Amino acid sequence: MRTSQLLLPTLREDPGEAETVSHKLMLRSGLIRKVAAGIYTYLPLGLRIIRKVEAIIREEMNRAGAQELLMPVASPAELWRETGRWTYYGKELMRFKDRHERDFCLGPTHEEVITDLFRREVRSYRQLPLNFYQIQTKFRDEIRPRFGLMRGREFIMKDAYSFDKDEAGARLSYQKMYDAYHRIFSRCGLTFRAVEADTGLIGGTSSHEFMVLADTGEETIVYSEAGTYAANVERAEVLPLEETSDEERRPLRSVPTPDRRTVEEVTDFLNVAPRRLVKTLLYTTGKDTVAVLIRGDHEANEIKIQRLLGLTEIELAGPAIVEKLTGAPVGFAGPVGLKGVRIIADHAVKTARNVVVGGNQADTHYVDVNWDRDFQVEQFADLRNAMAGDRSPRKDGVLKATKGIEVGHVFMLGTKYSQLMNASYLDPSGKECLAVMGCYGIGVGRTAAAAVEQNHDDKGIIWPFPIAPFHVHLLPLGQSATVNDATARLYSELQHAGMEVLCDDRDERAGVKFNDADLIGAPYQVIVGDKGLASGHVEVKTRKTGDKLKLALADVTSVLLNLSTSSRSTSN
RNA sequence: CGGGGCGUAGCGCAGCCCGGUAGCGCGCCUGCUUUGGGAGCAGGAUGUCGGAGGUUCAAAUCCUCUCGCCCCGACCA
Repeated sequence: MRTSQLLLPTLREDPGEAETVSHKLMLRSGLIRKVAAGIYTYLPLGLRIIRKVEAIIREEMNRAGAQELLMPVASPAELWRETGRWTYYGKELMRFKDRHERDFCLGPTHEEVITDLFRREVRSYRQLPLNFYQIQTKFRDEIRPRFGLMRGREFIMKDAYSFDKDEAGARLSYQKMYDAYHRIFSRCGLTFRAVEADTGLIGGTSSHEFMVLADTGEETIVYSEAGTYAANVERAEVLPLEETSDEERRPLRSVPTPDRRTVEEVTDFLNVAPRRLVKTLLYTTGKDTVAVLIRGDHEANEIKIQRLLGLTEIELAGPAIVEKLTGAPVGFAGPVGLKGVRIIADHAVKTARNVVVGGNQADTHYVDVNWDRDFQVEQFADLRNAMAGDRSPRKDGVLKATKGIEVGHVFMLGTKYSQLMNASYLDPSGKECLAVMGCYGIGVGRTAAAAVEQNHDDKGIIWPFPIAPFHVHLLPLGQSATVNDATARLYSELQHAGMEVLCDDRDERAGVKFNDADLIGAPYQVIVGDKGLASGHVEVKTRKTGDKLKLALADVTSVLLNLSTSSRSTSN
């Protein structure tokens, strides 16, 4: 491809709308352009990258025995009403009506559609197991789209759905996908980690997220140093503290804390560590209110709280409820003397002695509060997010924390959807049985964005070879006949050798071409100039290292083939 | 949805507080010079100042409404 024939609008300056590295670089290098919030056009170069990622996914999915199909973007409300997700999915589900006033939505995921296909077309255990996948545009009306392709509203996703006879079969299907995902992300040149995860809106029994490790990640994961345990913080189990305090229980006192509401304000004011405070969070369950006690330096985990209460939705109580129950404005709730609510607490509250809590009165806190003496708790449980320094649930040391970008997610669904939609098959004895399902997603654009987050420098992107839009960026400097001849020769020779070559045939100065090439990030640059040709050589630059080789024209192709075979399969 | 901020030339921004009829850098067009890391000189084009309404002799600037976008918190590939 020649640059003169390609729409490749590179930007010299950072666009004002972009915050993260990948978002800035993908805009600057002319890969994407925004059409509306969270909705992007893939420009020619960006599409090439998307197609590369898709090709790797296809190969590995096919290799794992999955078959590709393509489901529609729009689906009728009836299917979603069958599983209850027409209401449960909430505002994120983009709904519309057709001309006959029938309800439709844009598919945010396709469990309903595939399960409907399965129940219509599959009858016998002989046909199982099955695994269907598609690579298709999804739409989720995200509350807050951000970071370019990282969290769009419209995005390309590979989603796969497996159907098995039984749990054992489903576990095998799950394992195949788990392994395939490892191969896919390795081949994309990413440093990643599979972690235990929560199942969220999709539902099901267990799941793993594939996290690309990057500081800009939106997720926090914890892992044991020994490497046997890794999980999303919202999922990670927190063991009860083993320590007991032998601190003497001091008498309860009430102290004035004028206008100090947050943990930080109160502990600063009283000059105590946040771990010496217990915060009282009031959650409404729809029917009643529950007080949740969490140590000041810990984060409440609403998923764990919901699970304990057996609910699917809880919400922090508003000021009106808080005032009614505690008799104080938000910021002064406490368990001492609190009436009319159930009180549950995180394990860590049990061992904390002489703590600070809200006074249920404006501008007042209690200090030297002790559980069992000053207040009662209905149940202690694991109700907080894990954090660095916690004991590993596998008892192999202490957890560390890092940020990650979720690029893939595999779920064991069990019979949730097959039951709701009656997706069954006949077993050898003629008995009707529910199919056991799994589902498996990969964000294609997000994977590309994650690759940029992990592979860049201050000049631009450094594409891993397997997903690079072009392998070689050919940079002729000047317009002399010798340069043109050498360029033409290399261009055709490299292409014949199977390399994807972008030739910068623009009438631009050397500096402009160098900078654009570094920005765009092809793994190799070949610089053809009169200066080098005069002594019979051109330069081959490796983008990642900046190393330059002076090579005779005739050697360029073989050397590049050599260099690239080492980077083709391995990461980077 | 709550909190904060921004919409002025293709892009990045200034001007707004304190109304007086729009500017800077980059890019773009022409010419000459230059030509191995975002060239120099000379000349040139480009704006419904996001939209609607209002106040005023006069509005990018003040007021009201509206649309869009970005950032911080609750969702997910």
